[in-house]
Amino acid sequence: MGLSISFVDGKMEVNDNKEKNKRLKGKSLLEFPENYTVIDLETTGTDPRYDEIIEVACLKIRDGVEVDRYVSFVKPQASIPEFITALTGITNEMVESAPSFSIIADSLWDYLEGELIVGHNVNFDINFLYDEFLQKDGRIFDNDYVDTLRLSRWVLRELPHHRLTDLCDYYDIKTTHHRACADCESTNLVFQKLNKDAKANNISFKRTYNYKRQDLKSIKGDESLYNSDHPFYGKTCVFTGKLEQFSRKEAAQLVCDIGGECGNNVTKKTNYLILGDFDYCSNIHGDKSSKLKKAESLILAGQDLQIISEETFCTMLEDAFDVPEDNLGAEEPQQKPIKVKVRIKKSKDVQ
DNA sequence: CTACCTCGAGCTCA
DNA sequence: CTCGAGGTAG
Repeated sequence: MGLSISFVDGKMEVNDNKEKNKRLKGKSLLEFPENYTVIDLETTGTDPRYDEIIEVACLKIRDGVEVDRYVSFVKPQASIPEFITALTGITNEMVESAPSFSIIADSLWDYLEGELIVGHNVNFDINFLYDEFLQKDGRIFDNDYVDTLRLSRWVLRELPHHRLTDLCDYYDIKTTHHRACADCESTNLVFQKLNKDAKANNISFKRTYNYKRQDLKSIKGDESLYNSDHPFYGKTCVFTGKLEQFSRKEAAQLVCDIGGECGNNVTKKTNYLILGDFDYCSNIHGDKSSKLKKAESLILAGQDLQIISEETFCTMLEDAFDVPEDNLGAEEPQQKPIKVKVRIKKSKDVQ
């Protein structure tokens, strides 16, 4: 049980199993299949390591319609906590004569074998099943799956919450919550509604990573605030690392309001490189970001370029938007809403 | 420009 | 678990 050897892209990888306790699950897919099985579990809690399954439900769907279902209570080893009974309505008496998981394991495995799994926050259910099947007889439950929680965050981006109850409200689905079978049915309805909405709105699930990065270069300043005496005026600033005092976009806006410009990368045009934190980024080989290294070489080549800390940057901004003397000591000078000292909460510019 | 990595924030499951 | 931000390479 010491080592496992695998081949990835033709390269051999040797892993000790120390941190290799990861579940070898199937893939999480962003698509709307015609054939699938919806699953939902009720359990005695949220932690697969300590909690147990008390009810399981599966709906088998072919060409969009239910053709079969599998529903059963499961008898846990420990008794059901009171708050779970309050939440689900499932009592110890109800599971008293039910089969334990090991009794239903084989038939449930057969029922799910080869099925594409659909569920809401389905990783939760899959993790429980994964651990149970593994413990019972070492089988790896690695079916691919579709998570309606994940889907809904793409399709209904504007919704503040994406809990199953929220989606049922949104789609006007009347149901009982927190029972395995009812939750399967509502999850299936939600899934089909999401499918319709995704098609109607032409939602694309293309993996987008972060291709569309913020373009600081296109930010325009407020010309009435321009300050032609300021060192940033007419100069180009570039940021690297994570800023403490503001987001990059906010900082860039301030630079542009002075009459400067911002760039996304260090180039021949760059005059200032503002250094944030990038310690946390283990992508960086050595201790300098590529922007910093490039800036240093440009300086050696004689370019008019200064590397400044965020602190220096803040001080220079304060000089630009200098506060009138009589406002010193006052704490609500809201005429100039420039807060370089105050930590600005990472604002979601989402709606 | 395309592709992949990593961290932290935020959320959902019973 | 997933995503977005910011970093990497080529």
